[in-house]
Amino acid sequence: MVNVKNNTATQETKRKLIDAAGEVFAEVGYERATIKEITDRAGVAIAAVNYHFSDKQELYYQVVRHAHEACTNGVRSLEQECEGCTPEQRLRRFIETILRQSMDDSLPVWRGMLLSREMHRPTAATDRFIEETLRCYVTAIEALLAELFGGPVEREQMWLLANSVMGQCFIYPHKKEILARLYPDLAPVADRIPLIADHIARSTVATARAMQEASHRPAAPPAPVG
Amino acid sequence: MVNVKNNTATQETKRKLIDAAGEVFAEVGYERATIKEITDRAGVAIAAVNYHFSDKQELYYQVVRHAHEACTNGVRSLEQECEGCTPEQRLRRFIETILRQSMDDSLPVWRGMLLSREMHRPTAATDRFIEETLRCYVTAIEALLAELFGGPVEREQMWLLANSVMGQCFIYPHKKEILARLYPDLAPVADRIPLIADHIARSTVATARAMQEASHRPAAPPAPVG
Amino acid sequence: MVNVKNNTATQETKRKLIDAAGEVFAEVGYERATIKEITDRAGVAIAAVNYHFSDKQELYYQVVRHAHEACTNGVRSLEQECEGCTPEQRLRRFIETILRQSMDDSLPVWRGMLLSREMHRPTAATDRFIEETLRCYVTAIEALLAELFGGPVEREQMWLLANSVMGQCFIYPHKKEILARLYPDLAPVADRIPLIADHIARSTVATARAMQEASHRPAAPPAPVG
Amino acid sequence: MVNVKNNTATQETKRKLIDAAGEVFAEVGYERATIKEITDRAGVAIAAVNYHFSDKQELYYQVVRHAHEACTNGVRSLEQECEGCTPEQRLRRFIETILRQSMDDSLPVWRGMLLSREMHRPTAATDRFIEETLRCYVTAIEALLAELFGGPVEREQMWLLANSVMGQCFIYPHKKEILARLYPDLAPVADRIPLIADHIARSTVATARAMQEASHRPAAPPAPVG
DNA sequence: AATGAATGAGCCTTCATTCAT
DNA sequence: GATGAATGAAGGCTCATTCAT
Repeated sequence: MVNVKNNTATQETKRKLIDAAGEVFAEVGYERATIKEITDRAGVAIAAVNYHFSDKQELYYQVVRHAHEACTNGVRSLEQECEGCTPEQRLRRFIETILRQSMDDSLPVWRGMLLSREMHRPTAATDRFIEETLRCYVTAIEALLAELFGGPVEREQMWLLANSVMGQCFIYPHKKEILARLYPDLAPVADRIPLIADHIARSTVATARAMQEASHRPAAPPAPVG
Repeated sequence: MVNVKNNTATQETKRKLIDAAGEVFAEVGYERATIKEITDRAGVAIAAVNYHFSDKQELYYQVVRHAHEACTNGVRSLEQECEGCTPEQRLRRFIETILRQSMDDSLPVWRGMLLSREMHRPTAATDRFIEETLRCYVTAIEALLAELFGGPVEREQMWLLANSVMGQCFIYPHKKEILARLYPDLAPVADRIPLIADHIARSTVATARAMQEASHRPAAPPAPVG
Repeated sequence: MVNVKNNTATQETKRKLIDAAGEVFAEVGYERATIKEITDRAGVAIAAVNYHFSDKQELYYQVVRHAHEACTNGVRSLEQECEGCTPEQRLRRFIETILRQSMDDSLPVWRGMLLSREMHRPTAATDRFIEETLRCYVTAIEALLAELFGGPVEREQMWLLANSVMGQCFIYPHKKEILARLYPDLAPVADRIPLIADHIARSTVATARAMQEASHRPAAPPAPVG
Repeated sequence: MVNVKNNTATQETKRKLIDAAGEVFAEVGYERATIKEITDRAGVAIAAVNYHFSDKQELYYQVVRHAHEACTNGVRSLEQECEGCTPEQRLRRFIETILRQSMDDSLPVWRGMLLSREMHRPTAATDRFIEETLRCYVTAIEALLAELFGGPVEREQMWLLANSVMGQCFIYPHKKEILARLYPDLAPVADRIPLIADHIARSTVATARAMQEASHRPAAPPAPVG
């Protein structure tokens, strides 16, 4: 029982540290975050970080790991929810999920911010998680696009389409502050998530369809735009 | 002549410092960058930073300022070049310019990387520049879209389209390393800039046209995708 | 007991630092004093200053505070000792105490030196303490002079007398080295403290008496000396 | 003529430097004074200090030298002025001169402040000047006291009296700020120089007379005060 | 298990001084 | 004669980490 109790206490302290660290890392980044600030917010001693985690790096690793798992879990549970829907509907739902995961204030605020930081420039210790997170997204997108096409898609076209989807999605959370400055009358973005998801989904479907048609008429490729 | 020479020498040292600082800041970010590393690369004494600029912050400010000016100048000169082209051509050229400015290896490598960092999370000292840089892009994009539409565009639709263009463009430079990991067979991206520009331009034009049509047939709005 | 022990250890280190800092500050002044010299003398790590005090300024503040308290405590305990004595005796004892506090080698040497520095030009952070220290002296002197007069004294006369007492006292500690150079045969001054106290007390009493008489014969003021 | 002109220019620059340095040294002390601040106030290049004087120390030396000479010259010219006066009158004039030299605002402000700093703790480079300055004062005082006594004075008594005079004088300039705090209603002191000089002179004469009488009646020494 | 005390490495900055012109 | 550019030495401070308890 002592072990159980201690374990519980330990887990509690670790959780408090991860939450506090998540906030601080998200707010000021890895370098500017100080262990003192984190332990102060968590209400524990400064030596607790080195005690429960081995060092600052490892704490950061665990924090990113938590955010990563929350995101991939979100995508997997979405796949189950949408089993009966059309490909177009599933694409739209998926896009909306990405947007919500990184901007919805009902989720822990720091999660999206932190992954935003990390996606932009992953740390050596965390790039695997980040890669996995994005790969989780990409795999889902590719599956959806394959369904849209109704058959195999050429790799380069898949690449272009997937990048376009992710690019259009991530600009909203990852350049949040700048967008708010450029279009102050259209902030906050979180309120327009359905509108955005609709736009991206439509555009993607239309572009995919156009690609499909073009590839079926190889004899007469459309003239380049520029 | 003495003044001229001295000025030249001063400018020379300042330039060496800005170049070296640009590299280092781009590589490891503001916090991890040390003045010693910068002055070592520039081949000057460590106190030179304090002499020519007042402190690390101001050096950083000047570095971002330089990158900012190079980018906005690039956009402006592009506008002159494309005076006789169709809107579609100009859009494609513009997209290609954004992509080249941030990925082309013939330009100072650090410029794109640094602005990438900054756009993601602008520093207090630099947010004005970053905002201006992006506003320069946005203004150009909006003008092109207005031409495409052949008339005024509703603000929210303009916002969605402009964000889509920027999102699709910036994902390539700003998530460069992650994309290389997700699609190792399609790296390096720099070699595919024309292809990407073509894709984004087509997609944008098609989406814009679709919007235009939809707004002309308000009686029968297309059913939502999802 | 753990807390008690830790507290003791902390207090011990702080005390060592304050003692070492007192010496160094007294010897070379605030600016020339280096934290390294202080921590070396105290036998602790250089970062200990920042840990126990926040910075060099705060350490200095605490050092001055200690010296201040020792001095004011000395004056207060003296007042209790001399309860039954005549005003003349008490004035003499008081003067001797001032002299001893700043020159007696049996007290921590740096205390007098440090206050000497501070009295000459108080730091922004310490002028309150210095003012209090001197005010403690002045209040005691004024009380003694009022007793000597046997009634209220005109403020300007009180001012002249108190300044004269303090001036005659402080010249010995505050211009110690120069006096040693001017009168090498009469050094060290510490051995002559009783003689000096006797001289200053006599002179003060005589001057006070003369003032008193003069004010009782306002009709025939004594001709100015010069 | 070129040499003459150059010499004149050189002297002019040196003078500007000494004046500016005097101000700065007086305001913030040797350590906190920076060469840049001095050369900025003097309106010359930063390298001028090392060019005209060899280093900061030497500049300081010259500044103190100037102040020293001004003071000793003042005492010497006073001696000539007062040739026909009584010893009492000359003592009073002398005291007034000391007070004016260190507090009168019509003189270069920094002179008194700087010597005040130096007297309190002479620098290795300047203690000779300071000693000379004070010795100049002491010699004059001793001569005046000898006249007052009308014959030779025992060395220890001379020491006590001279110290008392100097102590009473120097407390006003050297503890100026603190006195202003302790007696805010009696500031500024400069306006009360005649009153102070009168008080010190009277007190000194009276004390000297008392000493004289005591030494003439060795059979019945006065009982100690305390 | 958990903590407060203490540390060492490293960074930014200041400043007197030098050197080429 | 005089200067602006440039430097090297040194200091204060921060911070992650360790250790005794």
